[in-house]
Amino acid sequence: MKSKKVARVRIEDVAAQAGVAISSVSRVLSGHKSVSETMKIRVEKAVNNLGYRPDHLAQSLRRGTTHTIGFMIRDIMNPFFSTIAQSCEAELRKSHYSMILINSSGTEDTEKLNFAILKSRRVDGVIASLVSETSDSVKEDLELFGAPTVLLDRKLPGVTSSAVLSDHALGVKKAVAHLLSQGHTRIAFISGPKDMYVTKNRLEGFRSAYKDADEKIYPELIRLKDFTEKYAKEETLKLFKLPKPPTAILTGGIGASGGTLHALKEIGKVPEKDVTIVALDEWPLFDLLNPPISSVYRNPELIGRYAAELILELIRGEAPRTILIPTTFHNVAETKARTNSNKGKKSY
Amino acid sequence: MKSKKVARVRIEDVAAQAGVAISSVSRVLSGHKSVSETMKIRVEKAVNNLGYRPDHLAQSLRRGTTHTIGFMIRDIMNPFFSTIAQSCEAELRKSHYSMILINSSGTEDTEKLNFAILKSRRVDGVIASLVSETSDSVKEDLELFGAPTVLLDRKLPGVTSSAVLSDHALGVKKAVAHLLSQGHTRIAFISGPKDMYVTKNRLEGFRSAYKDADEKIYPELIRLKDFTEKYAKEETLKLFKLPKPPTAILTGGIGASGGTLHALKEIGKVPEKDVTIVALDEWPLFDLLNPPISSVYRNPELIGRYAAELILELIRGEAPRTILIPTTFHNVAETKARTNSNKGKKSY
DNA sequence: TTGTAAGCGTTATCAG
DNA sequence: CTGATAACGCTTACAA
Repeated sequence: MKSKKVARVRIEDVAAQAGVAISSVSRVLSGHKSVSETMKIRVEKAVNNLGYRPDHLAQSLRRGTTHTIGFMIRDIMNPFFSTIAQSCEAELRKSHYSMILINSSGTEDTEKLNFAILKSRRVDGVIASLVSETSDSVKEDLELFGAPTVLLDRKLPGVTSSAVLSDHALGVKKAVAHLLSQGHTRIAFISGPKDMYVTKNRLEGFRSAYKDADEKIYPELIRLKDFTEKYAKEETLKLFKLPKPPTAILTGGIGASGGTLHALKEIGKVPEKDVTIVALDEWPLFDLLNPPISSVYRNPELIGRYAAELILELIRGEAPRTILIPTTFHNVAETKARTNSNKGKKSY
Repeated sequence: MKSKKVARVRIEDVAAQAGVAISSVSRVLSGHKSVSETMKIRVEKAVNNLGYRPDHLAQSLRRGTTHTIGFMIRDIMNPFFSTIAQSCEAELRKSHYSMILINSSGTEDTEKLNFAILKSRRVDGVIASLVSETSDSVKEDLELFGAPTVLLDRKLPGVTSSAVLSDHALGVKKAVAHLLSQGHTRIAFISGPKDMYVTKNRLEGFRSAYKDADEKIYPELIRLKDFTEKYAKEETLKLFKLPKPPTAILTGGIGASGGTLHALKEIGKVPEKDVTIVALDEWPLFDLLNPPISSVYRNPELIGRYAAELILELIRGEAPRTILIPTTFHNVAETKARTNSNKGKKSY
C-alpha cells in the first residue's frame, strides 16, 4: 500500500500562479528589501492560495545551512537529560531550528559514529553530553567537525567549544558543611570517575567544606569510579561492611542515588534514621520518598535553554563561552516546607 | 569567530582522484550491480583516501527520501515518553534512519504547526503521541501529510495510520479484580478524558472486573477529565471530603499518580495503610516508595521499538496495522519480592 | 525592482 | 560497463 503521492507545490507553481518570476517569489518569502508592495501581495496571495511551504531540503542544499542542531546524549531515559533535551528543543524552535536526537548509549565508539552521521547530515551545530573528557579521539572529532559545538558538563581543554557547566562544588560544599555541622565526620562520597570535571568539581566542594571545618577526610569512604546504579549499589554495600561505616553518604550523579537507596533498602538501613543521604541531582517524586532525602539540585531546564542559546550564538559567529549553572543544597528540613506548596505545576 | 570552513569532499573530488566519471562513483557507492571489479576497487580506494562521505542533503533532494523520521511527543520530560523515544531512536538507527524530535507541548495548535514543519522537512514518516483523538483538524493533518504515520496509544477511526496501542483493560481488570477480592468495593478511578481510547479502554477493564465480581460501581468515585498532576491531586482531595471516601484509588496515567500521592501526603493519609493505591504506569524509583504501591505496568521500550518497526514497514510499502501491547498488574506483595533481585541494570 | 541563469551535491536516464 | 547530462527545488549574482 503505497502512500499517496501528494504532488508537492513548488516555488515554480507559485510563480506561475502569481505571474511573476521564480526569483521574485523567493525574494518575497525571504523578506528581501527590494520588492514592491504590489509584488509582495501578489506573491503572498498565490502562496496562501496554494498553501506553499518552501522545501527545506532544497533551501538547505542551496544555502549550505540546515537549521538543524544535533543533540547527542548518553541516556535520554534519564529524566534529567530528557528535561534538558525538551527545554533545549523548545528554545531552538523559537529560532526555527529543529533538533536531531541521537543517542550515544554511553560509548565512545557510538559517539564517534554519531559525529559522522551528524556531519553527513550537515547539522549547523552539535550539543553533546559526552562520555569521556580525556579521549583524544573525541577531541579530534570535535575539532574537525566543521560546525560549532556545545558541551554539557564537560571541560575539554584546547577545544574551541562553548559549554554549560554546573557549579557542583557550590552545592556540594554547602551540603557537606551542613553535614559536618551536624556532627558527621565520616562522610562517604560515591560518584563517577575522578578524572572528569563533574567529579573533580564535586570533590573540590567536598574538600573545601572539610577544610573550612578543620576536619579530615576519610579516604576509604571515597568511591569514585562509575556513574552507574550498579556501582553505587555495590559500593554502598561495601561501605557498610567496613569496621566503621559512614554516618552520611553523598551519592550521585544521576543513576547512582538509586543504587545507594536500593542498597540501603536491601540491608534494611533507613535513610535519615540510620544514615544521612544527600543525592546529587534529583529524581521525579523524590519528595514522596519516606523519609525524604536531601539533595544537591541543578535546574535541567536552565541547562537546556542555555545550551540552545550558546549554539545559536556560535552559529551567529560569536565567540565561544562557558556558562556556569549554580547548584543548590536542598536540605530535607527545608524541603519539607517547600513540598506542600507548589509542586503542582510540574509534570512530575 | 567564524567556524573554520573545512572544505567538504565531494563526489567530484573522488571521481577526479580515481580518474573516473562522477556517475561511476555514485554507482559503486550505491551498490549498483553493473560495475566492474576494477572500477569498484579504484573508487573505493579514492573514497577511503579522501574520507569521502556522501552529502545526505543532496542525496535526499535527489532521491526524494530523507531517511528521517519525525517523532512528535507531548512531554518528553516524562520518563515514560522519553524511554519510548530512546528505544525508538535506537531501533531506527539500525536501519540508518535519524529522528527529529519535536515537542507539541500538549496543544493542538503546536501539533498542527509541527506537522507543517515535518512536512517541509520532508520526513519519510511520523511517529506521534497526539493530544486529541477527536479533532477533525488533526485527522486532516494526518491524511494530508503525504508520508506514513504511526500513532501511539491513539485510535483515530478512518485514518490510515499504523498504531501501537496498549491493552490497558487487561492490567486494569486484574488490578480491580484483585482489589474487589480484597473486599474493596468503593474504588475510585482518576484519569484523563473519557472520550479517549486510553481512558475508554481502562474503563472497560474497570467495568469488566466489577461485572465479574457482581458488584456495582460508585459513579461518584469516577473522575475522568484530565491527565495532569494538578487534576489528580484536586480530585483526590475532593474524594476524601465525600461522606464515604474510597478505600482504594486507581490513579493515572503518567502525571496523575504523582498528584494523588501528593494529595495523600498533604492530608496525612498513608498509601496501603489508609487507602490502597494502584498507579497506572510506573515511575522511576517507584519501588523505593515506602510503603511501595501497586501499579499497572506497560513496557515503554517495547512501545518505542514497535513504533519504529511499524513506520519502517509503512515506508517499505506494507499495509498499516495495529500492535497491541499487554499491560500487567504489579501487585505490591509480589513486587516486594521482585524489588530486591535485579533492578540493578536499569538506569533508573 | 524584476527576470535570467548558474549553481548546491547527488542520482538516474540515456547513449555509447 | 561507463560517461555525459538533466533533473531534485531552491537562492543569489548578475543583467536588464
